[in-house]
Amino acid sequence: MLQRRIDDHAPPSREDMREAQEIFYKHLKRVGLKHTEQRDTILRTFLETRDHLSTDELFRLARKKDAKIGFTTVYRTLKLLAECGLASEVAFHDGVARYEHQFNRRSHHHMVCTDCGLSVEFFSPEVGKLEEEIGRKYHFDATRHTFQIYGVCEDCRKKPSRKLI
Amino acid sequence: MLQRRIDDHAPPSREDMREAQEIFYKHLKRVGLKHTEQRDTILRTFLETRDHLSTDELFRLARKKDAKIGFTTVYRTLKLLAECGLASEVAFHDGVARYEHQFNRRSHHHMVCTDCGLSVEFFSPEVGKLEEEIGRKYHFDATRHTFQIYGVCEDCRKKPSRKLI
DNA sequence: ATTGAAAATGAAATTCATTTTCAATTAGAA
DNA sequence: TTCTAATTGAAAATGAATTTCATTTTCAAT
Repeated sequence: MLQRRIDDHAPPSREDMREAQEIFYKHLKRVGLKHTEQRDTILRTFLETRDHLSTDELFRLARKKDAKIGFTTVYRTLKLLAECGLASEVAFHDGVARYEHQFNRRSHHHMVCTDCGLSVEFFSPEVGKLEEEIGRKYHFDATRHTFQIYGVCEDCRKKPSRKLI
Repeated sequence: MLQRRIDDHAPPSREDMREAQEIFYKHLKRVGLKHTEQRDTILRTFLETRDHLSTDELFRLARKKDAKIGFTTVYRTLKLLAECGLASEVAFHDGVARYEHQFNRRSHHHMVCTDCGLSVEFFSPEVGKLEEEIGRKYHFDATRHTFQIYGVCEDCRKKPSRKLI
C-alpha cells in the first residue's frame, strides 16, 4: 500500500534515540528478556523512520542494516516495543497492522485517503478528553482509543479513481 | 470472541424491515443484480440482530433459517448491504470484520473492553463535527470515520485477567 | 575465560479470516 | 418457454499473523 504522508515533526535526536534504547532495555530486563544485537538494530531502524510501518516494511529496512535479521524477530520486537510504549499500533483498516514510534510526538490522529493511501496527521485534544469522559461515565478504565477519518484527498478528486482501501 | 453489549435501542419494526428490503432491492436493481431467496434471508436475519456480527456469525444465524445458505453468499451479501448503507463495518481490532445494521439508529460509537469484549455504545455528536472540520481544513472530502475507546470494564477490573483482544 | 541454562533467532509451517474460482443452478427479461 | 447473465456454494487460494522447533546466542554464575 502506498505510503505518502503529510506531517510536521522532526525525527528523534541522538539523545532521544539513547533514551528510547534505555526504555527498551529496562523493559527487557523487567520482563526477564535479553539484550540482543537484532533487537537493537530493529529499534534503531524503527526510530529512524517517520512512517506508519507494517511489520514487513520494517523488516525490509532492518535487513538493509543486518542481512540476517528475520521477519519473525522484527514481528516479535515490534510487539515488545508496543508493550513498553515505544511503538503504537495504528489501524488504517487496509488489513495490515501498522506501527509508529511514539517518541517525542504529540498525541495525534490520522486522516487517510481511501484512494491513494495518503495519510495526514492532525491534532485534536478534544478526542483525548472524550476518551476520559466516556470512560468515567460507563465505569471503564479507558486506556486508549482509535480515531481515523477516511475520505478522498484533493489530488484524487481530480484524478480517475482507483480504490485501494 | 465474546459478544456482550450494552445499548438502548429497539429492534427494527415490521415496517422498518420492509423499508430496508426496499432499499436493498432498489440497490440490486440499480447495479444490475438479481433478487434471490438467499439475499432476502440474509438481510432479514441481519436486521433481526442487535449485535456486531462477523460474517461467520451471521452465516451461522442465516443457516438456521435456510440450511443451504453458504458462507460465501453471506460474505458477498454483507458487502452489498454495506454498499447501500444498510450495513456498516465496525472495526474492533480483534482481527475479525464486524458489521452492524444502520436501520433506525442514531450515529454512535463504541467502547470495547479489552478483557471480555463487552461493547458499550455511546453517542457523541462532537466526533461528527470534528470529521467535517478536519476534512475542510486539509481539503479532504471526508466520508466516514472510526472512533473506538478501549479499556477494561468494571467487572473485569474485579476478576483475574485474561486477554482476549 | 568457561560453562550451562534460559532465551533468542529465523526459516518453515501453521492458522485463520478473507477473497477468488468455477462448475452447476437460478432469476427474470424477451 | 427460452436464453443469457447472474448467482450460488464448495473448494481452493490468498495473505497477514502467529507458532514451531532446531540451532545459536546471551549472560549470570562459576
